[in-house]
Order: sequence, then C-alpha cells, then structure tokens
Amino acid sequence: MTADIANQENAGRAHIEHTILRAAEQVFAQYGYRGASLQAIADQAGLPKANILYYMGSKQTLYVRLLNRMMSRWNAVLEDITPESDPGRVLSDFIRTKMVLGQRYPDGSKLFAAEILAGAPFLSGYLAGELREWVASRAAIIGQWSRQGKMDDVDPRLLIFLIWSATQHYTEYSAQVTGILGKEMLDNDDIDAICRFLEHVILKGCGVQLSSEPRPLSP
Amino acid sequence: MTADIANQENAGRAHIEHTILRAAEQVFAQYGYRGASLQAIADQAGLPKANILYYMGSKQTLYVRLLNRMMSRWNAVLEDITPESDPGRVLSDFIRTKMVLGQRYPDGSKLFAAEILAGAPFLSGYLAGELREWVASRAAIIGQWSRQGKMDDVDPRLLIFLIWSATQHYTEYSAQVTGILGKEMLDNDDIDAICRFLEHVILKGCGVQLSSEPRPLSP
DNA sequence: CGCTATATTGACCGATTGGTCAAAACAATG
DNA sequence: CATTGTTTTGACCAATCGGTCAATATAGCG
Repeated sequence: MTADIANQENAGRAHIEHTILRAAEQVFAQYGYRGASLQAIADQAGLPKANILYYMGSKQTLYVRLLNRMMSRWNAVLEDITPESDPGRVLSDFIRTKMVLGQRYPDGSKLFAAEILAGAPFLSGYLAGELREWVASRAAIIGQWSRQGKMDDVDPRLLIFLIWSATQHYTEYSAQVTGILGKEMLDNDDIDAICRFLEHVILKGCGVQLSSEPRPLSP
Repeated sequence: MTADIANQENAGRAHIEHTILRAAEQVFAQYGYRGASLQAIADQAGLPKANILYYMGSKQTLYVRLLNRMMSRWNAVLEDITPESDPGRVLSDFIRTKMVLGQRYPDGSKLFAAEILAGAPFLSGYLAGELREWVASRAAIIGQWSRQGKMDDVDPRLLIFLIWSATQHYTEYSAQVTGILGKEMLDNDDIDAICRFLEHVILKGCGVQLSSEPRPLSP
C-alpha cells in the first residue's frame, strides 16, 4: 500500500540499501521470517523484487543483516557500570534507555521479538554466547551492589529480565496497550509516565535508595 | 519431523479435532499466521492436508478457533477481587497464576504473542472491547486499594501491564532466557524462584504490606 | 565517440501456498 | 443384503514463493 519514494534520482547505493532495509524491517517485524515475502518487501520499498535480491543477495542474508543492525543498536546499554556506580542512577538510566530504544526502533524490536518467538533459529549462538557473557558480567557487578548493602539481595539476571520485559512490552505489545488504553499511539507524556512508574516500582522493589544526592555545597 | 500418533483407530471426532488443534497451535506459535502452512500443520498432526480442511474449514477458521481457546483459558484470572480484598494475596496470586498459565500453555501463549506482534489483525476488536473493559474494572478496584492506603498510588493499568509482561517473558522469550541462563529448559524450582523474585520486587515496589496476617488466636 | 562496469528489471523456473473436488472407504440403519 | 450419510485422501487448481538470468539501460572514463 504505502510505497516509499525510492526513486529520488540521485539515490546512491547507500541510500537504496537503507530504503530496502527499512522496508524489510517493517515487513519482517509484522510477519516474521517465514511469513514475510520478498514481493511484500519490494512493494513496501517501491522497487522491483529482482532489485532487492540484486542488493541483498537472498532473503536470509537480508534478514540476518537486519538482526545484526538491531543488535548493534543495543551496544551502549549498561556498558560502563562499575561496583562503585550508584544503583539508582544506573537502573533508572537502564529503564529509560531501553524504553527510548524501543520507541526509536519499533520495527527492529519487533523483528527481534519475532525471531526469539520462533525459537531464535538464527540467534541461538548469539544468545548462548556473547549475550550470555554480557549478562553474566553485568550481573556480577549488580551482585556486588547487593553485597555492599546498596540494594536487596535479588538475582541480578532476573532483574535484568524484568527490566527488559517491562520496557519491551510497550513496543512489542503496542497493539494491545493502545487498544486497552484507548489511544491511537503513545505520546511522550505516556512514555514518561510509564518510565516513572517503572522506576518507582522496580527501584523501590529492589530496595535501592533513591540517590537524590545532596548537591555539593559550593565552597 | 515429530508426528503425533493420530491413527489410534477409535479416534472420535473430538479426539481428532484436539489432535489438529494441538498441532496447529505449535506451528502457528512458531511461525505466526502467515508463516504457518497447512502442510506443516498436517505433518505435525500426522494427517493428510485435505483432512485438516475437512475438519476446520479454512486456515483462518482454525486460527481464530485457537485464539478463542487461548482467551478462554485466561478467564479465571483476577476474576473475584473486591475493594476489601488483600492486595498482597491478590497480586501474589495474579503473578503465580499468570506464570503457571504460561508454563501450561506455552504454544497458546506464543500464538497470542505473535498475533499481537503482527498488529492484532484478528483481535483488535477484542482488545478495544472486552479486554479493555476487563482491565478498566480491575483497575478501578486496585485504585480503591490505593485510596484506602493499602498500597502506593500507582496507575493500576500499568501495574497490570507490568505483571503481564514480566511473567509472559518467560514463555515467549524462553529461547532467550534458557540461552542466557544456560539451561535446556526451566524446571519447577526455576519457576518458583522467578515467582518469589517477582513477588518481592513488585509487591514491595507498590508499597503493599505483606499480609503475613497474624493468625487468629484460638479462643 | 567507444568501451567497460554497474544497475535495472521483466520473464521465467521449480516448489509451495490455501483451497476444491470427486472417487473411494467406511459406518449405520433398514 | 442394499442404501444412505459421513470420513478419508490423492489429484488437482490458480496464485505465490524465493531465486535465476539475460536483455537492457545507465554511468564513468579514455
């Protein structure tokens, strides 16, 4: 139905690829890997189907490329925390960052969700490898916070899962959320209210002292 | 690959339909509506494809039937709460019931998730109608608990979303959870630990007093 | 201009899609 | 036995699937 205007004449290679990736992300997000067709992607991009294959090689290559692009967008999250970090700040940032990422890349997030739902046929290696290591290292630091008495003694991995699920819900289940709340879509105020709710419940629930840290007195 | 043994000779109509529904639930859960093929469902059920259509009429009828069956399984949840109920008990039960339902019907849950992910083309009416009313009525009661001082003043609808997302995560993202935790699948002890974690964080986060209600003294 | 390299795309391929149909097998009743 | 109604299922249909290919158009450069 809605075809991108891909026929800007001076469209360089990078620009065309970007158009294709964006269209494919939408279609894959909605229908999953098997349910998506190259024809639907081509229509969405406003290009002939053979052109998609010329640039992307195959359906699988295109799909994997989208998965990798989405994964790279998550790199910044929780990256520079230390045993000395303030749990309140870190968890609060974690919640807001995840929430914003979901709003910024809804199709990429849904694409990822559909892949996991299907049993992660293309991502099982990543999940049991890099991501597992990442979670283990973050969990180790959070565990130290607990032992320092900065927060309750909860399983850090379950805490990470909780923040993931609670935030992703609003992108992947957006159809359900908007249907129930009776809104066409969530605006910035809604997102902010959700973030404040999640901060309240999760931080308080983990026994994190809200570091409304006393402003250093000017000397 | 794994074909159900559908050729028990005395298979009555109900039994055959059950076999088909179970097979279809698996395939739809994994590939979504468009990605699932009747041939794959037939193979899974161990029946010829034409037989599936003889009993179910069409792919869409079969799919809608599965959606309705899954929805009916959720009927008991949060059904009999009142303004006088104990929030701690109710929320705790809510968490555990949702968790158990996800473990009992993983394919149905995934099927539902895939439907929402695709934009809920078959469920938009239900979401904006019955389910919305259901949430509104439950939220009204939870709101009264807040006004009675039994818990913090949080948006009850967001609290419901939080419990939904946090519990569903372990069925719909089971591939990710097991990959990260390094387990083949979650056992009963895992589920119990998750429930206790969620109870701890969510109840405490909402300011619900744990009703370790003093046992009434025997007269 | 001519020559080469890259893009574009309609036509086509075998395989698979959801669905139909009629012939056959079976069950129940007389 | 014959007759009726219900299941079963292979064969088949038009449409679509992912992918190939060759003919063509365009661009860059001498």
